[in-house]
Amino acid sequence: MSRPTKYHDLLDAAEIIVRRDGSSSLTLDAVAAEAGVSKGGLLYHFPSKDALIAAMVERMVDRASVAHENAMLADSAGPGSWTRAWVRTSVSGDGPSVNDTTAAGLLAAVATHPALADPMRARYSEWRGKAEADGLPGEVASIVMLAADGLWMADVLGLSAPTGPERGRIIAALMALASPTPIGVAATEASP
Amino acid sequence: MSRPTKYHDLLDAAEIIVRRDGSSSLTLDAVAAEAGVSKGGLLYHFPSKDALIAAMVERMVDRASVAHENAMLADSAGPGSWTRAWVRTSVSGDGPSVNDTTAAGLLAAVATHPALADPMRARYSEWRGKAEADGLPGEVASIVMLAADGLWMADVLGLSAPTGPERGRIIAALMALASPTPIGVAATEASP
DNA sequence: GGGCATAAACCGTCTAGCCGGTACAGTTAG
DNA sequence: CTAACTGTACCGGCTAGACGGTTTATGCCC
Repeated sequence: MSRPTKYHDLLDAAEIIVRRDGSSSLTLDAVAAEAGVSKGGLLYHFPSKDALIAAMVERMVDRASVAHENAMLADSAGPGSWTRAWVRTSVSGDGPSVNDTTAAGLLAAVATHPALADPMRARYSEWRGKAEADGLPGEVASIVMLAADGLWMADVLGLSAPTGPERGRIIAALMALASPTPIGVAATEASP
Repeated sequence: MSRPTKYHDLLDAAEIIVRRDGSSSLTLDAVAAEAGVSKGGLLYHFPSKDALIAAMVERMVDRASVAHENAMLADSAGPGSWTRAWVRTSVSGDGPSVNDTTAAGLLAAVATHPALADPMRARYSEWRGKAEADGLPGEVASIVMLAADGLWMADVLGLSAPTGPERGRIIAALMALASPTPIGVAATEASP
């Protein structure tokens, strides 16, 4: 897992390039230069460009898993806890942040050889199952998860996602929706 | 608007390539071949690759606008009508369809030169404003719109978006949420 | 602890091929 | 006559990847 090498520096560099210049600027030379490593050094760790992108996807998925697990530990258990942790890990309160850099792997994979994103697909499928089994009524969990994903996507694609107070209100509303006794969401002063 | 030429055939071909092979396979030769047009013919319409991608983005945005306007005509006016139309135009009932091919322009733009997606950014910003002013309480409109976007994104990126009955239930729940008197969504037996 | 083998980690250069774009002389259809 | 192409030939630059060489860290034997 933890390698004492330039391995992660190279992945960081690749993410930066994708975010800054677009995935078509993701060349081996560019990554090596950005990481301050020679091209040979890069190819030592990743024998091909596909291998580099596969590693980007892998690290992205692993990080998301770990972040989500941590978020669940920091929350009470019970219905909706999985979904609330999803909201907290996939979107930040203030706007684009770590998460969209993380998405660079996915973008690069979709751009070059779509099959490279398969690990992400598999994991996302699991996640969707977890959401549905989160103990929330009806399709609430799915909707909250999808809304968080929509926000994340807008960040990633650079679309004008809500920022500032409006963003905060949306996230709060999502968290409330994913709570056993939803409060703070208009038109839901629950009956009993 | 409607040109009696290979103009749209070329854009269609470009979309197909992006969807099937990823945006890094979007080369001038490939587009010309896919459209059954010579390279010279392609460059007759689009003097550069950037021009091609810009046209893809433009057509995508225009189509989305038209589709949304039509969807609004087919719905009753009043609060939530804009948001409901958004749901109906951005996601289809059965799974990936026309809409994700349409997104090819956006993916290609983000991959090559992110600024090419600016027209989409501008329009999306407008759309978000319309949603917020749709007369729905609190953040309901934003959440419904974002959830629809999340679904759309999952289709576009090939992530395992919900399909079949589950997808239908989610869409129905979104439509209900975006209706003045929400029904069918658990925990929302609204009070007067 | 000093010398040494070994391998991991990394460097710098080379090349074959592809890609965007140019140029231009023709051809077809209305 | 013109717009909308076809077809081919070409070029300069970029790109993935190969390859051989070099440094650095580690272990290990005596």
